[in-house]
Amino acid sequence: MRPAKLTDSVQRGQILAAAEAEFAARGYHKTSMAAIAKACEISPAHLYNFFTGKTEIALELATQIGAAVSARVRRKTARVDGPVEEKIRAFLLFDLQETYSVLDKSPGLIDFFAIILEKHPEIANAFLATNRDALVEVLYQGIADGVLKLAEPQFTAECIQAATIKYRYPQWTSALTLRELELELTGLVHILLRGIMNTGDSH
Amino acid sequence: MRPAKLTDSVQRGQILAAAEAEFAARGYHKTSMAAIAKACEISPAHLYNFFTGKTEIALELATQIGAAVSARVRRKTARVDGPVEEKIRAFLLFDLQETYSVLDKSPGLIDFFAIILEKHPEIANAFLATNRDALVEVLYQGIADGVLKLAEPQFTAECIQAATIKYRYPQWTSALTLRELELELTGLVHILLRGIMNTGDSH
DNA sequence: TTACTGAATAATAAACGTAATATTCAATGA
DNA sequence: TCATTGAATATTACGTTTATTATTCAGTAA
Repeated sequence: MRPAKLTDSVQRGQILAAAEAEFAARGYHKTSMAAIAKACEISPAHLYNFFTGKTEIALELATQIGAAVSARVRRKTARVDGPVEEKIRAFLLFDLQETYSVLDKSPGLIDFFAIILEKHPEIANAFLATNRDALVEVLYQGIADGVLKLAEPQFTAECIQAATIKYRYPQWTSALTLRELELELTGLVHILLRGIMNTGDSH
Repeated sequence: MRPAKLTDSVQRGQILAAAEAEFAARGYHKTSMAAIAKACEISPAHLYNFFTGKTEIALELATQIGAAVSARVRRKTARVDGPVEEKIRAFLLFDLQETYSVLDKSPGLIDFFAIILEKHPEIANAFLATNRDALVEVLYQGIADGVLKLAEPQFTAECIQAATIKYRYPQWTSALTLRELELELTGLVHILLRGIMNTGDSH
């Protein structure tokens, strides 16, 4: 059993940081508990005082990375000033960029996420839910401003996520450059925005 | 070398039909050339007088199934009378239904397509292109009617395909029932239609 | 000549043993 | 007492051998 100690939180963070570096460099399967332990200067056995196993480390790391992406997208979107439609557009573009950059900078992370998401799709669902909440927030803002008219903002957000899911999965995005993806997504967002705006007029 | 004979065409069809039954029942890898040959009452060696190998059979079959789906969707859409927006809506719903039914009725075909599409994505691209052509046709009809205003119908069709790609891949659709998928797609199509229509007003 | 096959060969997948790794736990030292 | 570990055990990945399957081709019968 893991003893609940004050130092736990910092140690868990340390372990997760070490694990992230290893996973990013080598992928999931080629990263050993021994390697993670060594990076933390502890024995492999001691890792089990903080996590129930490799799976828990991976799950918590994936959740953490997902949360960080969501937070960055939300923060960058908040900084956008302009009409609500610009915020939505920015939100979806930022989302693509963040997803792309996370996977692009570390080859191992593609492998890592592929394995995690196959065995634990609930992680992806949790990420999508968090992400959707941020989108719903912006949608409500648009409704308050009178720019959007939506009967069910929650459902609308689900639809928008469904429409843009392509840009979250490397299996499709990897064939295209970020620029090409942005171009296509911009076109799609243009349609989606017209579709949810109160007036049918665009630019 | 394959001898070019009159009988070839019928035999190739026979082989493809037998192969489809085998693949549908057992998936790609567990279907042997011997089994296909047996179903055709010929020797395995004779298969090579009609196809260069197992891969060619699979590719041609996948192409054929894709073309059949496209054709059915196109035909059913043509039968829809009503405003163009109804045709588009119908087109996208039919597409979902056809894709779903093809994969739903034979467990082996999911495996089959997964393998084919991973090694030969050009098959998927060809299918999408054919399918897009049908969509573009409807879009032009809408433009002629004055219902749609689109600068680049081709690009618009690409965007719509990107938005609805989720409904073509079992990895996501398999978790949901056809009814749930239809509901979500209907919501999405509603947005997309408003997005491309000349007037921002919906029903 | 040609559609067709059996037997030979090449490629691929399955089975299996082995090595590496994940996980547990009794023991230790601070 | 409790954070920590070394050594024991259980899993899992890896490489190698074996069996199955794909493919070729010389040959046969119609």
